[in-house]
Amino acid sequence: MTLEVSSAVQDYAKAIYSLEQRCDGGAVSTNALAERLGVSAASASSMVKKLDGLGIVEHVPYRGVVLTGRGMNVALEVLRHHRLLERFLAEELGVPWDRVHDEAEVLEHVLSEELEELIAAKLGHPTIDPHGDPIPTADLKIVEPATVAMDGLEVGDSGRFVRVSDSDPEMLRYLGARGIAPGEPFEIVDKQPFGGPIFARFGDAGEAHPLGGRLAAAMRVEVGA
Amino acid sequence: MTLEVSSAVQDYAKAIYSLEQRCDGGAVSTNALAERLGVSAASASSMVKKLDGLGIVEHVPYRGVVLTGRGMNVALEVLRHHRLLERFLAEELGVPWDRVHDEAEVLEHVLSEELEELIAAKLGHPTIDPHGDPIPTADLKIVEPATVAMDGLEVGDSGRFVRVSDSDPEMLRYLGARGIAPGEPFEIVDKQPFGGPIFARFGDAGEAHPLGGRLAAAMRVEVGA
DNA sequence: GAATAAATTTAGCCTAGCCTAAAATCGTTT
DNA sequence: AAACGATTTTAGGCTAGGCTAAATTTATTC
Repeated sequence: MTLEVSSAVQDYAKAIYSLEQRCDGGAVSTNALAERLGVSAASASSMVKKLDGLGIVEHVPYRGVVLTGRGMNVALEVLRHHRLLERFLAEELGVPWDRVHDEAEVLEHVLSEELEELIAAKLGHPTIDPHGDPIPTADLKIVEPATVAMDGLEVGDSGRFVRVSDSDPEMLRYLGARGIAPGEPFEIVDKQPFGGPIFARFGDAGEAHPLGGRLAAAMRVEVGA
Repeated sequence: MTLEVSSAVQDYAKAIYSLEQRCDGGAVSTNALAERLGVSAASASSMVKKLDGLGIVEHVPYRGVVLTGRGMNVALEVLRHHRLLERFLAEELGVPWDRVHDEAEVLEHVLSEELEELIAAKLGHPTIDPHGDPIPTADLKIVEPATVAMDGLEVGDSGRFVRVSDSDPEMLRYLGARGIAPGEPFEIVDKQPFGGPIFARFGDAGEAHPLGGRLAAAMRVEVGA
Protein backbone atom coordinates (compact mmCIF):
# COMPACT_ATOMS: atom_id res chain seq x y z
CA MET A 1 0.00 0.00 0.00
CA THR A 2 2.67 2.48 -0.97
CA LEU A 3 1.07 5.90 -1.44
CA GLU A 4 1.94 7.10 -4.92
CA VAL A 5 2.20 10.85 -4.80
CA SER A 6 4.61 13.40 -6.26
CA SER A 7 7.33 14.80 -4.10
CA ALA A 8 5.59 18.18 -4.10
CA VAL A 9 2.52 16.54 -2.58
CA GLN A 10 4.74 14.85 -0.01
CA ASP A 11 6.25 18.21 0.91
CA TYR A 12 2.84 19.78 1.37
CA ALA A 13 1.61 16.87 3.49
CA LYS A 14 4.72 17.06 5.64
CA ALA A 15 4.40 20.82 6.10
CA ILE A 16 0.71 20.60 6.99
CA TYR A 17 1.43 17.84 9.48
CA SER A 18 4.14 19.90 11.11
CA LEU A 19 1.97 23.01 11.31
CA GLU A 20 -0.92 21.01 12.74
CA GLN A 21 1.41 19.75 15.48
CA ARG A 22 2.62 23.21 16.32
CA CYS A 23 -0.56 25.26 16.59
CA ASP A 24 -2.98 22.69 17.89
CA GLY A 25 -5.97 24.86 17.05
CA GLY A 26 -6.98 22.69 14.12
CA ALA A 27 -6.96 23.90 10.51
CA VAL A 28 -3.75 25.14 8.88
CA SER A 29 -3.96 28.45 7.03
CA THR A 30 -2.96 28.79 3.40
CA ASN A 31 -0.61 31.60 4.33
CA ALA A 32 1.26 29.64 6.98
CA LEU A 33 1.63 26.80 4.52
CA ALA A 34 2.93 29.08 1.77
CA GLU A 35 5.44 30.69 4.08
CA ARG A 36 6.63 27.35 5.40
CA LEU A 37 7.22 26.01 1.90
CA GLY A 38 8.66 29.19 0.47
CA VAL A 39 6.00 29.54 -2.25
CA SER A 40 3.47 32.26 -2.96
CA ALA A 41 0.09 32.17 -1.26
CA ALA A 42 -1.52 31.71 -4.68
CA SER A 43 0.56 28.60 -5.35
CA ALA A 44 -0.29 27.15 -1.98
CA SER A 45 -3.96 27.88 -2.54
CA SER A 46 -4.09 26.09 -5.87
CA MET A 47 -2.11 23.16 -4.53
CA VAL A 48 -4.46 22.91 -1.58
CA LYS A 49 -7.35 22.53 -3.97
CA LYS A 50 -5.50 19.73 -5.69
CA LEU A 51 -4.67 18.01 -2.40
CA ASP A 52 -8.35 18.10 -1.52
CA GLY A 53 -9.15 16.41 -4.82
CA LEU A 54 -6.57 13.73 -4.04
CA GLY A 55 -8.10 13.09 -0.65
CA ILE A 56 -4.98 14.24 1.15
CA VAL A 57 -6.63 17.14 2.98
CA GLU A 58 -10.03 18.53 3.67
CA HIS A 59 -10.24 22.11 2.59
CA VAL A 60 -12.87 24.58 3.64
CA PRO A 61 -12.37 27.64 1.43
CA TYR A 62 -11.02 30.61 3.35
CA ARG A 63 -10.82 28.44 6.47
CA GLY A 64 -7.75 26.32 5.98
CA VAL A 65 -6.94 22.63 5.64
CA VAL A 66 -6.86 19.55 7.84
CA LEU A 67 -5.05 16.34 6.91
CA THR A 68 -7.26 13.34 6.19
CA GLY A 69 -6.25 9.88 7.38
CA ARG A 70 -4.76 9.26 4.00
CA GLY A 71 -2.91 12.58 4.14
CA MET A 72 -1.62 11.75 7.58
CA ASN A 73 -0.19 8.53 6.20
CA VAL A 74 1.57 10.39 3.41
CA ALA A 75 3.06 12.78 5.95
CA LEU A 76 4.13 10.06 8.36
CA GLU A 77 5.62 7.97 5.58
CA VAL A 78 7.86 10.79 4.42
CA LEU A 79 8.60 11.79 8.02
CA ARG A 80 9.73 8.22 8.69
CA HIS A 81 11.97 8.38 5.65
CA HIS A 82 13.36 11.73 6.72
CA ARG A 83 14.15 10.78 10.28
CA LEU A 84 15.53 7.34 9.45
CA LEU A 85 17.77 8.95 6.86
CA GLU A 86 18.97 11.58 9.31
CA ARG A 87 19.88 8.89 11.74
CA PHE A 88 21.52 6.76 9.06
CA LEU A 89 23.55 9.61 7.61
CA ALA A 90 24.75 10.70 11.03
CA GLU A 91 25.50 7.26 12.35
CA GLU A 92 26.75 5.28 9.36
CA LEU A 93 28.31 7.97 7.22
CA GLY A 94 29.40 10.52 9.77
CA VAL A 95 27.50 13.38 8.18
CA PRO A 96 27.83 16.36 10.56
CA TRP A 97 24.84 16.86 12.81
CA ASP A 98 24.00 20.20 11.26
CA ARG A 99 23.98 18.87 7.68
CA VAL A 100 21.85 15.75 8.04
CA HIS A 101 18.59 17.64 7.72
CA ASP A 102 19.33 19.11 4.30
CA GLU A 103 20.66 15.84 2.92
CA ALA A 104 17.65 13.92 4.20
CA GLU A 105 15.33 16.53 2.73
CA VAL A 106 16.07 15.42 -0.83
CA LEU A 107 16.69 11.73 -0.20
CA GLU A 108 13.40 11.23 1.63
CA HIS A 109 11.45 11.51 -1.62
CA VAL A 110 13.30 8.79 -3.49
CA LEU A 111 13.78 6.21 -0.75
CA SER A 112 12.09 2.93 -1.67
CA GLU A 113 10.23 0.89 0.90
CA GLU A 114 12.81 -1.88 0.59
CA LEU A 115 15.66 0.49 1.30
CA GLU A 116 13.74 2.07 4.16
CA GLU A 117 13.38 -1.36 5.75
CA LEU A 118 17.04 -2.27 5.22
CA ILE A 119 18.16 1.00 6.75
CA ALA A 120 15.83 0.61 9.72
CA ALA A 121 17.13 -2.91 10.31
CA LYS A 122 20.76 -1.81 9.98
CA LEU A 123 20.19 0.84 12.64
CA GLY A 124 18.35 -1.57 14.95
CA HIS A 125 14.93 0.02 14.38
CA PRO A 126 15.68 3.29 16.18
CA THR A 127 12.85 5.32 17.71
CA ILE A 128 14.35 8.83 17.63
CA ASP A 129 16.39 10.77 15.08
CA PRO A 130 19.58 12.73 15.82
CA HIS A 131 17.50 15.79 16.75
CA GLY A 132 15.58 13.74 19.29
CA ASP A 133 12.35 13.66 17.28
CA PRO A 134 10.44 10.37 17.26
CA ILE A 135 10.60 8.19 14.13
CA PRO A 136 7.20 6.87 13.01
CA THR A 137 7.04 3.08 13.11
CA ALA A 138 6.77 0.99 9.94
CA ASP A 139 2.99 0.96 10.36
CA LEU A 140 3.05 4.75 10.75
CA LYS A 141 2.29 5.18 14.40
CA ILE A 142 4.00 8.01 16.23
CA VAL A 143 3.91 9.64 19.63
CA GLU A 144 5.09 13.22 19.63
CA PRO A 145 6.27 14.02 23.18
CA ALA A 146 4.69 17.11 24.72
CA THR A 147 7.51 19.63 24.94
CA VAL A 148 8.00 23.12 26.25
CA ALA A 149 10.69 25.66 25.47
CA MET A 150 13.51 25.58 27.99
CA ASP A 151 13.38 29.33 28.62
CA GLY A 152 10.06 28.93 30.40
CA LEU A 153 11.49 26.73 33.15
CA GLU A 154 12.44 27.72 36.67
CA VAL A 155 15.31 26.73 38.94
CA GLY A 156 14.79 23.20 40.19
CA ASP A 157 12.82 22.04 37.16
CA SER A 158 14.18 18.94 35.47
CA GLY A 159 13.36 16.66 32.56
CA ARG A 160 14.76 15.44 29.28
CA PHE A 161 16.21 17.53 26.46
CA VAL A 162 14.14 16.46 23.44
CA ARG A 163 15.20 18.52 20.44
CA VAL A 164 16.17 21.85 19.00
CA SER A 165 14.31 23.36 16.07
CA ASP A 166 15.42 21.64 12.85
CA SER A 167 16.15 24.89 11.17
CA ASP A 168 19.04 26.38 13.11
CA PRO A 169 22.36 24.74 12.18
CA GLU A 170 24.31 27.17 14.31
CA MET A 171 22.61 26.00 17.47
CA LEU A 172 23.10 22.37 16.51
CA ARG A 173 26.81 23.00 16.14
CA TYR A 174 27.02 24.87 19.39
CA LEU A 175 25.30 22.16 21.40
CA GLY A 176 27.11 19.35 19.60
CA ALA A 177 30.47 20.88 20.46
CA ARG A 178 29.49 20.81 24.15
CA GLY A 179 28.28 17.23 24.08
CA ILE A 180 24.66 18.19 24.67
CA ALA A 181 22.56 15.71 22.70
CA PRO A 182 18.85 14.91 22.46
CA GLY A 183 17.69 12.42 25.06
CA GLU A 184 19.89 13.85 27.81
CA PRO A 185 18.26 14.42 31.21
CA PHE A 186 18.87 17.86 32.67
CA GLU A 187 18.18 20.04 35.67
CA ILE A 188 17.90 23.82 35.89
CA VAL A 189 20.39 25.08 38.44
CA ASP A 190 20.22 28.83 37.99
CA LYS A 191 18.33 31.52 36.11
CA GLN A 192 19.33 35.13 35.63
CA PRO A 193 16.58 37.74 35.76
CA PHE A 194 15.56 40.13 32.96
CA GLY A 195 16.05 37.67 30.07
CA GLY A 196 19.51 36.62 31.16
CA PRO A 197 20.82 33.09 30.57
CA ILE A 198 19.38 30.00 32.17
CA PHE A 199 21.88 27.49 33.65
CA ALA A 200 21.30 23.78 33.12
CA ARG A 201 23.28 20.71 34.09
CA PHE A 202 23.03 17.87 31.54
CA GLY A 203 23.46 14.16 32.12
CA ASP A 204 25.82 13.43 34.98
CA ALA A 205 28.24 16.20 34.10
CA GLY A 206 29.27 18.29 37.08
CA GLU A 207 29.23 21.57 35.24
CA ALA A 208 26.17 23.60 34.26
CA HIS A 209 25.96 25.31 30.87
CA PRO A 210 24.67 28.86 30.41
CA LEU A 211 21.98 29.00 27.73
CA GLY A 212 21.16 32.44 26.36
CA GLY A 213 17.77 33.74 25.32
CA ARG A 214 17.40 32.60 21.71
CA LEU A 215 19.02 29.28 22.40
CA ALA A 216 16.95 28.50 25.48
CA ALA A 217 13.84 29.46 23.50
CA ALA A 218 14.68 27.00 20.72
CA MET A 219 15.45 24.06 22.97
CA ARG A 220 12.39 21.89 23.49
CA VAL A 221 12.27 19.78 26.60
CA GLU A 222 9.96 17.23 28.13
CA VAL A 223 9.45 18.15 31.76
CA GLY A 224 9.20 15.31 34.24
CA ALA A 225 10.02 14.09 37.67
CA MET B 1 32.58 23.14 -10.02
CA THR B 2 29.43 21.11 -9.58
CA LEU B 3 27.59 20.91 -12.87
CA GLU B 4 24.08 22.20 -12.25
CA VAL B 5 21.76 20.39 -14.59
CA SER B 6 18.32 18.82 -14.22
CA SER B 7 18.05 15.13 -13.70
CA ALA B 8 16.57 14.74 -17.18
CA VAL B 9 19.71 16.30 -18.62
CA GLN B 10 21.80 13.94 -16.50
CA ASP B 11 19.86 10.99 -17.87
CA TYR B 12 20.40 12.09 -21.44
CA ALA B 13 24.12 12.64 -20.87
CA LYS B 14 24.45 9.23 -19.27
CA ALA B 15 22.57 7.52 -22.10
CA ILE B 16 24.61 9.27 -24.78
CA TYR B 17 27.82 8.34 -23.01
CA SER B 18 26.76 4.73 -22.81
CA LEU B 19 25.73 4.59 -26.46
CA GLU B 20 28.97 6.24 -27.54
CA GLN B 21 30.88 3.53 -25.66
CA ARG B 22 28.92 0.75 -27.29
CA CYS B 23 28.95 1.65 -30.97
CA ASP B 24 32.29 3.35 -31.28
CA GLY B 25 31.39 4.81 -34.67
CA GLY B 26 31.01 8.30 -33.27
CA ALA B 27 27.71 10.17 -33.25
CA VAL B 28 24.67 8.78 -31.40
CA SER B 29 21.41 8.74 -33.32
CA THR B 30 18.27 10.40 -32.00
CA ASN B 31 16.40 7.15 -32.41
CA ALA B 32 18.83 5.09 -30.37
CA LEU B 33 18.71 7.72 -27.65
CA ALA B 34 14.93 7.77 -27.63
CA GLU B 35 14.70 4.01 -27.40
CA ARG B 36 17.28 3.86 -24.63
CA LEU B 37 15.43 6.40 -22.55
CA GLY B 38 11.96 5.12 -23.30
CA VAL B 39 10.73 8.40 -24.78
CA SER B 40 9.42 9.25 -28.24
CA ALA B 41 11.83 10.21 -30.99
CA ALA B 42 10.25 13.64 -31.07
CA SER B 43 10.96 14.18 -27.38
CA ALA B 44 14.55 13.08 -27.79
CA SER B 45 14.95 15.36 -30.77
CA SER B 46 13.74 18.44 -28.93
CA MET B 47 15.82 17.60 -25.88
CA VAL B 48 18.88 17.16 -28.06
CA LYS B 49 18.43 20.68 -29.33
CA LYS B 50 18.29 21.90 -25.77
CA LEU B 51 21.40 19.93 -24.79
CA ASP B 52 23.25 21.55 -27.67
CA GLY B 53 22.23 24.96 -26.39
CA LEU B 54 23.54 24.01 -22.94
CA GLY B 55 26.88 22.94 -24.38
CA ILE B 56 26.37 19.34 -23.31
CA VAL B 57 26.44 17.89 -26.81
CA GLU B 58 27.24 18.91 -30.33
CA HIS B 59 24.33 18.23 -32.59
CA VAL B 60 24.47 18.08 -36.36
CA PRO B 61 20.83 17.94 -37.51
CA TYR B 62 19.89 14.54 -38.96
CA ARG B 63 23.37 13.24 -38.10
CA GLY B 64 23.28 12.65 -34.38
CA VAL B 65 25.03 13.96 -31.28
CA VAL B 66 28.47 13.75 -29.69
CA LEU B 67 29.17 14.65 -26.06
CA THR B 68 31.27 17.75 -25.47
CA GLY B 69 33.90 17.81 -22.74
CA ARG B 70 31.36 19.41 -20.48
CA GLY B 71 28.79 16.78 -21.40
CA MET B 72 31.29 14.04 -20.71
CA ASN B 73 31.80 15.48 -17.24
CA VAL B 74 28.07 15.49 -16.59
CA ALA B 75 27.87 11.85 -17.69
CA LEU B 76 30.89 10.74 -15.66
CA GLU B 77 29.69 12.56 -12.58
CA VAL B 78 26.36 10.77 -12.59
CA LEU B 79 28.03 7.49 -13.55
CA ARG B 80 30.30 7.85 -10.55
CA HIS B 81 27.27 8.45 -8.35
CA HIS B 82 25.49 5.47 -9.84
CA ARG B 83 28.31 3.00 -9.46
CA LEU B 84 29.36 4.16 -6.01
CA LEU B 85 25.76 3.84 -4.91
CA GLU B 86 25.46 0.35 -6.37
CA ARG B 87 28.52 -0.68 -4.48
CA PHE B 88 27.36 1.00 -1.30
CA LEU B 89 23.88 -0.48 -1.43
CA ALA B 90 25.21 -3.97 -2.09
CA GLU B 91 27.99 -3.87 0.44
CA GLU B 92 26.66 -1.80 3.33
CA LEU B 93 22.94 -2.46 3.13
CA GLY B 94 22.81 -5.91 1.59
CA VAL B 95 20.57 -4.88 -1.30
CA PRO B 96 20.32 -7.92 -3.59
CA TRP B 97 22.64 -7.80 -6.58
CA ASP B 98 19.78 -7.63 -9.04
CA ARG B 99 18.08 -4.67 -7.32
CA VAL B 100 21.00 -2.31 -6.82
CA HIS B 101 20.74 -0.90 -10.32
CA ASP B 102 17.16 0.33 -9.99
CA GLU B 103 17.74 1.80 -6.54
CA ALA B 104 20.88 3.61 -7.69
CA GLU B 105 19.04 4.92 -10.75
CA VAL B 106 16.94 7.30 -8.65
CA LEU B 107 19.43 8.06 -5.89
CA GLU B 108 22.19 9.07 -8.31
CA HIS B 109 20.40 12.32 -9.14
CA VAL B 110 20.09 13.57 -5.58
CA LEU B 111 23.45 12.54 -4.16
CA SER B 112 25.40 15.57 -2.95
CA GLU B 113 29.13 15.84 -3.50
CA GLU B 114 29.71 15.65 0.23
CA LEU B 115 27.77 12.43 0.51
CA GLU B 116 29.50 11.02 -2.55
CA GLU B 117 32.84 11.63 -0.89
CA LEU B 118 31.76 10.13 2.44
CA ILE B 119 30.44 7.03 0.69
CA ALA B 120 33.58 6.63 -1.38
CA ALA B 121 35.71 6.93 1.75
CA LYS B 122 33.55 4.47 3.67
CA LEU B 123 34.00 1.93 0.87
CA GLY B 124 37.74 2.52 0.66
CA HIS B 125 37.56 4.32 -2.68
CA PRO B 126 36.56 1.29 -4.76
CA THR B 127 37.38 1.15 -8.47
CA ILE B 128 34.65 -1.19 -9.73
CA ASP B 129 30.95 -1.55 -8.98
CA PRO B 130 29.15 -4.84 -8.22
CA HIS B 131 28.62 -5.47 -11.93
CA GLY B 132 32.36 -5.14 -12.53
CA ASP B 133 32.12 -1.78 -14.27
CA PRO B 134 34.79 0.79 -13.44
CA ILE B 135 33.87 3.70 -11.16
CA PRO B 136 35.07 7.09 -12.44
CA THR B 137 37.53 8.72 -10.04
CA ALA B 138 36.68 11.89 -8.13
CA ASP B 139 38.32 13.93 -10.90
CA LEU B 140 36.22 12.06 -13.44
CA LYS B 141 38.81 9.88 -15.12
CA ILE B 142 37.76 6.42 -16.22
CA VAL B 143 39.21 3.52 -18.14
CA GLU B 144 36.57 1.27 -19.68
CA PRO B 145 38.18 -2.14 -20.22
CA ALA B 146 37.92 -3.50 -23.75
CA THR B 147 35.52 -6.41 -23.53
CA VAL B 148 34.10 -9.03 -25.85
CA ALA B 149 31.01 -11.18 -25.49
CA MET B 150 31.80 -14.57 -24.01
CA ASP B 151 29.95 -16.44 -26.75
CA GLY B 152 32.63 -15.46 -29.26
CA LEU B 153 35.41 -17.28 -27.41
CA GLU B 154 36.91 -20.68 -28.22
CA VAL B 155 38.07 -23.56 -26.08
CA GLY B 156 41.31 -22.65 -24.38
CA ASP B 157 40.63 -18.91 -24.29
CA SER B 158 40.89 -17.33 -20.85
CA GLY B 159 40.61 -13.96 -19.20
CA ARG B 160 38.56 -12.09 -16.63
CA PHE B 161 34.79 -11.92 -16.35
CA VAL B 162 34.08 -8.18 -16.39
CA ARG B 163 30.31 -7.66 -16.33
CA VAL B 164 26.89 -8.60 -17.53
CA SER B 165 24.59 -6.09 -19.15
CA ASP B 166 23.00 -3.90 -16.43
CA SER B 167 19.57 -4.53 -17.73
CA ASP B 168 18.94 -8.22 -17.16
CA PRO B 169 18.12 -8.97 -13.52
CA GLU B 170 17.38 -12.61 -14.30
CA MET B 171 20.95 -13.22 -15.43
CA LEU B 172 22.34 -11.39 -12.42
CA ARG B 173 20.36 -13.66 -10.14
CA TYR B 174 21.40 -16.79 -12.03
CA LEU B 175 25.09 -15.96 -11.89
CA GLY B 176 24.93 -14.72 -8.31
CA ALA B 177 23.38 -17.98 -7.18
CA ARG B 178 26.34 -19.84 -8.68
CA GLY B 179 28.97 -17.59 -7.12
CA ILE B 180 30.07 -16.16 -10.44
CA ALA B 181 31.01 -12.53 -9.79
CA PRO B 182 32.66 -9.76 -11.80
CA GLY B 183 36.43 -9.78 -11.56
CA GLU B 184 36.67 -13.59 -11.62
CA PRO B 185 39.29 -15.12 -13.93
CA PHE B 186 37.94 -17.88 -16.16
CA GLU B 187 38.92 -20.37 -18.81
CA ILE B 188 36.83 -21.89 -21.61
CA VAL B 189 36.94 -25.65 -21.27
CA ASP B 190 34.34 -26.77 -23.80
CA LYS B 191 32.02 -25.45 -26.46
CA GLN B 192 29.07 -27.17 -28.09
CA PRO B 193 28.53 -26.62 -31.81
CA PHE B 194 25.44 -25.09 -33.47
CA GLY B 195 24.83 -22.44 -30.80
CA GLY B 196 24.97 -24.87 -27.91
CA PRO B 197 26.30 -23.83 -24.51
CA ILE B 198 29.86 -22.81 -23.82
CA PHE B 199 31.53 -24.29 -20.72
CA ALA B 200 33.69 -22.09 -18.54
CA ARG B 201 35.56 -22.69 -15.29
CA PHE B 202 35.63 -19.66 -12.96
CA GLY B 203 38.19 -18.80 -10.32
CA ASP B 204 39.80 -21.86 -8.81
CA ALA B 205 36.58 -23.89 -8.79
CA GLY B 206 37.01 -27.38 -10.13
CA GLU B 207 33.69 -27.46 -11.92
CA ALA B 208 32.87 -25.76 -15.24
CA HIS B 209 29.50 -24.03 -15.74
CA PRO B 210 27.45 -24.36 -18.92
CA LEU B 211 26.45 -20.96 -20.29
CA GLY B 212 23.65 -20.95 -22.86
CA GLY B 213 23.34 -18.68 -25.88
CA ARG B 214 21.66 -15.54 -24.54
CA LEU B 215 23.63 -15.67 -21.31
CA ALA B 216 27.00 -16.17 -22.97
CA ALA B 217 26.16 -13.32 -25.32
CA ALA B 218 25.42 -10.95 -22.44
CA MET B 219 28.55 -11.76 -20.45
CA ARG B 220 31.35 -9.35 -21.28
CA VAL B 221 34.88 -10.50 -20.67
CA GLU B 222 38.36 -9.09 -20.96
CA VAL B 223 40.50 -11.62 -22.79
CA GLY B 224 44.06 -11.99 -21.59
CA ALA B 225 46.98 -14.32 -21.10
C1' DG C 1 17.31 10.00 -61.37
C1' DA C 2 12.76 9.13 -59.29
C1' DA C 3 10.20 6.62 -55.80
C1' DT C 4 9.88 4.94 -51.42
C1' DA C 5 11.24 3.69 -46.67
C1' DA C 6 13.28 5.18 -42.52
C1' DA C 7 14.95 8.56 -39.53
C1' DT C 8 14.51 13.16 -37.91
C1' DT C 9 12.51 17.44 -37.01
C1' DT C 10 8.64 20.70 -36.44
C1' DA C 11 4.12 22.05 -34.93
C1' DG C 12 0.89 22.00 -31.60
C1' DC C 13 -0.82 20.23 -27.33
C1' DC C 14 -0.72 18.45 -22.34
C1' DT C 15 0.46 18.29 -17.17
C1' DA C 16 2.70 19.68 -12.90
C1' DG C 17 3.91 23.55 -10.23
C1' DC C 18 5.33 27.74 -9.89
C1' DC C 19 4.55 33.05 -10.60
C1' DT C 20 2.11 38.02 -10.47
C1' DA C 21 -1.89 40.80 -10.53
C1' DA C 22 -6.56 41.26 -9.71
C1' DA C 23 -10.79 39.92 -7.49
C1' DA C 24 -13.28 38.03 -3.62
C1' DT C 25 -14.04 37.07 1.18
C1' DC C 26 -13.31 37.54 6.15
C1' DG C 27 -12.74 39.95 10.46
C1' DT C 28 -12.37 44.05 12.81
C1' DT C 29 -13.07 48.64 13.84
C1' DT C 30 -15.55 52.55 13.86
C1' DA D 1 -23.72 48.64 9.09
C1' DA D 2 -19.91 50.30 6.34
C1' DA D 3 -15.30 50.44 5.43
C1' DC D 4 -10.65 48.92 5.71
C1' DG D 5 -6.81 45.63 5.93
C1' DA D 6 -5.51 41.00 5.73
C1' DT D 7 -6.16 36.67 3.84
C1' DT D 8 -7.51 33.74 0.25
C1' DT D 9 -8.87 32.60 -4.25
C1' DT D 10 -9.15 33.19 -9.29
C1' DA D 11 -7.29 34.44 -13.75
C1' DG D 12 -3.79 34.19 -16.84
C1' DG D 13 1.03 33.05 -17.92
C1' DC D 14 5.56 30.63 -17.71
C1' DT D 15 8.96 26.52 -17.94
C1' DA D 16 10.36 21.71 -18.20
C1' DG D 17 9.63 17.72 -20.41
C1' DG D 18 6.70 14.69 -22.14
C1' DC D 19 3.14 13.27 -26.28
C1' DT D 20 1.00 12.59 -31.36
C1' DA D 21 0.64 13.84 -36.00
C1' DA D 22 2.52 15.93 -39.87
C1' DA D 23 6.41 17.63 -42.49
C1' DT D 24 11.03 17.16 -43.83
C1' DT D 25 15.50 15.16 -44.80
C1' DT D 26 18.37 11.15 -45.70
C1' DA D 27 19.18 6.67 -47.56
C1' DT D 28 18.08 3.01 -50.55
C1' DT D 29 16.28 0.75 -54.35
C1' DC D 30 14.68 0.30 -58.91
